[in-house]
Amino acid sequence: MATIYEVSKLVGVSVATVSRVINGSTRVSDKTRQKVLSAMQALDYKPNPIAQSLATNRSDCVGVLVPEVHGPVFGAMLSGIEAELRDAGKFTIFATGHNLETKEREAIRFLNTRNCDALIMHVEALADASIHRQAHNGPPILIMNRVVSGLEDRCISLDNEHGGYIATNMLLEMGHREIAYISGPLAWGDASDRLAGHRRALEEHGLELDERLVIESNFHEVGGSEAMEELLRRELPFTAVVCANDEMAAGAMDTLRSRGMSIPDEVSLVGFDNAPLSRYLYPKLSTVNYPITEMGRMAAHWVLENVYGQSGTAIQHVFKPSLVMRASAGRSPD
Amino acid sequence: MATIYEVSKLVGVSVATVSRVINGSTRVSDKTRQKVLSAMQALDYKPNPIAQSLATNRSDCVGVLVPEVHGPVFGAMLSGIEAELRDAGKFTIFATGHNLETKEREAIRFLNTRNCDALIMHVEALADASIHRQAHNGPPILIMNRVVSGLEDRCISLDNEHGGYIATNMLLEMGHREIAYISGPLAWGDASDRLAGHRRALEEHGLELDERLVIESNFHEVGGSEAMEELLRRELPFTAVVCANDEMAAGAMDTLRSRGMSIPDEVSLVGFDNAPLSRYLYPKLSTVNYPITEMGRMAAHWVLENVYGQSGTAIQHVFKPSLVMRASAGRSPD
DNA sequence: CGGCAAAATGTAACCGCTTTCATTTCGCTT
DNA sequence: AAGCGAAATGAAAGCGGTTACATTTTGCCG
Repeated sequence: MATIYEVSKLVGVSVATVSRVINGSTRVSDKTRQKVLSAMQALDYKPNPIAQSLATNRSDCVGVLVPEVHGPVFGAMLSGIEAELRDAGKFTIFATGHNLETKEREAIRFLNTRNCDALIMHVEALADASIHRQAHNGPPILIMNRVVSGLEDRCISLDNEHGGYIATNMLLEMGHREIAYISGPLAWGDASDRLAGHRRALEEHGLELDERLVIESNFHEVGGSEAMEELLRRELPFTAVVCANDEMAAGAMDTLRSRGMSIPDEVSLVGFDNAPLSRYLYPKLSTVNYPITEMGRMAAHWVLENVYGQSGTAIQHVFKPSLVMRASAGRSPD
Repeated sequence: MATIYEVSKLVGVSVATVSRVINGSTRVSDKTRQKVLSAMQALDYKPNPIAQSLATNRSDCVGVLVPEVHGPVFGAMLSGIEAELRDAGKFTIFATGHNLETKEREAIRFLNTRNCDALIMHVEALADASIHRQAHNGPPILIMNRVVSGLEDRCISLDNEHGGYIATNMLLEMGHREIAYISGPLAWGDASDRLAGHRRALEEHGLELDERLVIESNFHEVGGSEAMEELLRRELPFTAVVCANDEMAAGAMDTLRSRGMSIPDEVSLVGFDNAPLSRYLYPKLSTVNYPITEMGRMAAHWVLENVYGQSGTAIQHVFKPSLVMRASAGRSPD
């Protein structure tokens, strides 16, 4: 690989001049610029990014920390981030945290050693305090899908309360009055916000949340299955169920079907996330769209603007979910 | 951030000595090693990986090129690669090629500029010749899910022929005799190999492949849907359909159901990939398992051994798919 | 205790680029 | 033609490590 020295020698100028034309910053006379450019071409010269990093103290790398790479949500998020950064010539380097505090901490340390210019992270286990610490020491960070107080301008999140609201509201407008709810772990903000939205929708329709129709589960398919079984065991009447994510809805659907109950004729079902699987279920799942790819793009935008100084569009910190109507929800049978 | 100089000053040794204890290579007396280590601790010193890269001409980065990040197959592959590399302290940096030649080429160039120590890539559009060229010029490369002749020891792939064989074979053993086949684009090796396996299974049972029962589609859901419609339009009898991937099977299932045909009572269905969606379909899809996560791990292993000189397990270049029996395939109604 | 090989450590060049500051060149003005 | 400020260019010191080679220490022997 040719170096900047060889280029400078070929042209007969100093490396400083070559560096100047590479970076296009300071003034170089047109004549020399042309000579340098053609020499670079002739030698097939490419600046060594490692050397540039060392000299400039920038790595052009953005670290991304996600719980998992596969799975619907984070894959889509990564996808949005990568697309945007790539267009800007920045590198995406990622690590997984598996929602375990030790792993998340370790992953951050790992990414830190790479001198990332910024970190985009979705962390669940890490406490706010740790995030604050990280925000003040390391490179700029951006937090996805979570609002850390005091760092609101560093967060990109979904209005989960609104999501829960529109899901239940839709069912109410379809005439349902007895609506069960299968929640995620209420210790997690997104789960409790979604439930809060559910409650608000009920209240706006003059109904009170019946705690016995709420089951706290774990966001997983089998959890949804078991929650639905528990719900049926309680023998309370309900004509619709809101699930706090699509996976649990899939499990719930399975249970209902194995009991021979028809969806949506006997029970309407609504999920949350609009994960790919929601389209494959039968009947296709009505759900709340989580614009995670866009949110990933937005995160990348933030980094490009705030770290690399590119000017761009305004940053949207809170995204509104929207309803996706499919076959699993219908009018109340009553 | 503390530098190696500060460490050396604190201990009162030269930077060379500090470097030696960092790299653990040459001999350093136990006493000084201890002193250096505790100084590093005291200063919270971490070697700057950029500087190390510049000096050693290694980046500790492995580039991964996939068509897409999201989606079942590549997410899982990335996941396997990352897990393995991460354990070894190597960084995974990825780019997407979208199965377009220009994009793939561009992505490789992009990753090359990062001085990756190795490239792991799944490319579909790039011709063998280009891959050969890349293999001889750039960093070591590993090719996933494809066999490039002359570079067999650089490929990790699935025995697609065997996969096609076991899928059809299973149906034959269940008594099916008229088996339709929805294929992927036959220009792609994996699609044609799967079909070849299908043909072999038929022949081993004394049956000949009826070309009219084979539809070439595109590996997408709607393609599967349309292929199934075309199949029904031909009005040839069949009691089972093999789909060359799960997505097309999902589409085919949709079409069958909308025609009121029962699965598996009237028509048995088998997919390929064992993608997550196969479990969410109703009825759950029988399919052929594609051990893509393991294959990703194996790719990472190869890199660790051949690029970073770690000794490890033997490299398996060709993986055997296996059958996953679920509800969508049953005995022939005849 | 002198001598010597092996072990430990130090010196300094180098990796390829950026950037400050000094120097040269250029185009004008007087 | 001298003088001058601005523009263009060059020299050299980093950035933070690694490593070949030189030098010093060490341990051990007779």
